[in-house]
Amino acid sequence: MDPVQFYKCLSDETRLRCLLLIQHEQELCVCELTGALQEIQPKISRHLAQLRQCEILLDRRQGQWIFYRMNPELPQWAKQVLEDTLAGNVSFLAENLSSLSAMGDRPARVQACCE
Amino acid sequence: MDPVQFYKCLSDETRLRCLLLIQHEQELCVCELTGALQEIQPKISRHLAQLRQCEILLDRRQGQWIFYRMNPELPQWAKQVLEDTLAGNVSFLAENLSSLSAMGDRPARVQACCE
DNA sequence: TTTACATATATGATTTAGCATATATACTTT
DNA sequence: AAAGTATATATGCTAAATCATATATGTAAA
Repeated sequence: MDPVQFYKCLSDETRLRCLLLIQHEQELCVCELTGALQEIQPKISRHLAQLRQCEILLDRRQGQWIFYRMNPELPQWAKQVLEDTLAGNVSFLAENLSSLSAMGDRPARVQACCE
Repeated sequence: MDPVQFYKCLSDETRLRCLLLIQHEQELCVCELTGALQEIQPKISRHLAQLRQCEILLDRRQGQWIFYRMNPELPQWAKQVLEDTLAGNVSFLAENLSSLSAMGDRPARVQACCE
């Protein structure tokens, strides 16, 4: 993971909020992120695609939803950076977390039995 | 320190190399950074100005030289991020460090007696 | 057919680079 | 000390490149 490429990914407000929300919630689908950030879907999707292409995020389909999560193979320093950033900036996410929990139509996530 | 602004600063190769070199060496002047990165002086100067304006770096004049160092008032999470990044990317700086030590005309830094 | 998501295209905005030049300090000569 | 020269750094300007957004449309699952 080239550090410049990594930081380019964190240097956009939409992407940083998505990343930290996923870091906080383990896994979120596109419509949850759209609701949490109150942005239009193509905008969120496009940024998630970039994070996926850089291998910071992984995605999985579950029915009609696509869930994004951190790539566990991220180098340790990068995981640490995201953890430190989340820990030091909880207030940055406050509004997004409250929008998220206010969403009435979030998908129920099945607990996969054999992960 | 707004995390988006902070990461915008780290998302450029020239700035990231300057920051990590300063993190590694405590303090460097413009001509040392110019030599270490093998870039033209106005390019280095302009990026340093941006890092100074964002209060990531502080500068001090000593004779004809201007030395840049980390701002000790940086929030803890940001300091941690820079430390983690340096620790996880030593090879990223290898060439710069070798150019730096190959510089014959580096300024002698006085040890200020009462710091 | 509706919901969830992705992507192509066009456009506008931001960022970066490079040159030229300005300023401040130091050095040298008179 | 004054004047001229060299060195170190900063910055105004402009062209080029990069990046982000919105709209429209495509695909896949229920």
